Amino acid sequence: MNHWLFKSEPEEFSIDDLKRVRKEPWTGVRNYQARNFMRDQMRVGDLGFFYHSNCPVPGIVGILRIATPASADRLQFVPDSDYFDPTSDPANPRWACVDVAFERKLARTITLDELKARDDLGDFALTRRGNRLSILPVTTAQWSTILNLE
DNA sequence: GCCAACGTTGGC
DNA sequence: GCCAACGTTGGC
Repeated sequence: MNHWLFKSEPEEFSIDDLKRVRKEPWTGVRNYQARNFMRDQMRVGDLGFFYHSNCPVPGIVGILRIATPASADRLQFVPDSDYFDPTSDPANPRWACVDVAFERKLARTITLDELKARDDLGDFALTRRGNRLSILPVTTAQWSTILNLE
């Protein structure tokens, strides 16, 4: 099984939002590397951390599960959407997304500060300098180390 | 193919 | 709100 980390701004879509709707297409990814993770590497049943970014206390707040294989992100064809891409061809859509399902909230937020302070996570994509990816891979070792902090 | 300009991300 | 870092765009 592969593990992932999904960033979301809680003012846009929080772990509580996912808990309420149970399942949600992860639309709006407009970065090729992040898209490729969803399209090429994610498998139904993979687990991911739900990370709150751009907020007072950035950190990991919950766990989600990949619920569907990637399919076309419908928002790329919605002219009124912030994520509209007029250059995407409906016959060959550029952007894809998986559906994610709520798994559980963590008992507490594992903060970015805490993660940065650790020296046992190895090369962790989240704390790499200048990292801006909204979806990133987490190794099995990192996954269990982080979960043990809960 | 280079690279400057620009837009976005996201911590602070 | 600032700004460092980085991806993308487009002129050449």
